[in-house]
Amino acid sequence: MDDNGVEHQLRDRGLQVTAQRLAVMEAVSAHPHATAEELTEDVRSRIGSISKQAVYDTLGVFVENNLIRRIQPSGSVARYEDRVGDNHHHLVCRGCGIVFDVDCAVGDTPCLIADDDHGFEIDEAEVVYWGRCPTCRTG
Amino acid sequence: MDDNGVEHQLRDRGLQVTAQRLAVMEAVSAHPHATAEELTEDVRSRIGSISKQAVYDTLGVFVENNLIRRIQPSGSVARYEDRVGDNHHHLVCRGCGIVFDVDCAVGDTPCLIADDDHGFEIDEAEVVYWGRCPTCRTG
DNA sequence: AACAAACTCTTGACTCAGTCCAGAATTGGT
DNA sequence: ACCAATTCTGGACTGAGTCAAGAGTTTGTT
Repeated sequence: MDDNGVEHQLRDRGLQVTAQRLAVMEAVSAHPHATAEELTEDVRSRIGSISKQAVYDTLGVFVENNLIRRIQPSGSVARYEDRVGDNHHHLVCRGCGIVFDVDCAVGDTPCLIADDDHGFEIDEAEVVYWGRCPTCRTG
Repeated sequence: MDDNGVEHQLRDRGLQVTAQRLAVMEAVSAHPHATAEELTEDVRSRIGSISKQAVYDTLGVFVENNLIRRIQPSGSVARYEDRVGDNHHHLVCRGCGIVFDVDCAVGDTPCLIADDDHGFEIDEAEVVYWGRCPTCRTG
């Protein structure tokens, strides 16, 4: 996803294009599953400085506009990724917390319909696989 | 799950039986998906007083010993439930955050094997259905 | 029943992700 | 270039959850 693409995506949605926003998007693309703090570090290395607040605001705007996705496995802080619109899930290590993307084995939209929907209008089924990564298994 | 059952379960695992622990377990049974704070309130109404710390410790011990389960949907604080050992999942409202239990439509262990396990030893596939509850849809 | 060892609970300070606010700066349409 | 709308900064604040050390309970043994 190059900068021109991002710029276009922002304008399409009526959002202003700023150096901070471009840098945040670059950071998310460069570090899938990074935390807000890690992204702040990365953005600072790109454009010198940015406030914590601007990063949170920007991430919030991007999530609202479906440009990025926010995930938050139990016991972890929020993480962000730029893969949106596809049906992928996450594999989380109980030891070190590292996150991998996985595609579900049983097709495009696994389990999208629950047995009893309680009258809900369901729009997403999020799957998290829990386990131990090779490193933590041997450690 | 009566108190004798709980007492037995604790002793079986080499855990001491205390009024606080029994009360915490009762509270979790009485309020599935409650937060630590809500549980603290409930426990206080049962045994008069308990420290925040004792509640967190107790919940932690119970989770470690598989007596209760801790869930934490994105954007929510941790919640606890006493349904363990079965294969049920959760339906969360994006509006008010209310949580319902659901059984998965496609069988006992949906999607338990990911396409690419990255060498992980996977022990659980957690599914969260996101949507809007009837109240929040009309509101 | 009494003892000692092990475990559990209380209190209070602390951490850290995330939010709130108000004023300053930047952006984009005219 | 100008101005209204939007965005960014800096700092104070919130609230869930953790840490630590001493006091209090529980339990197995006598």
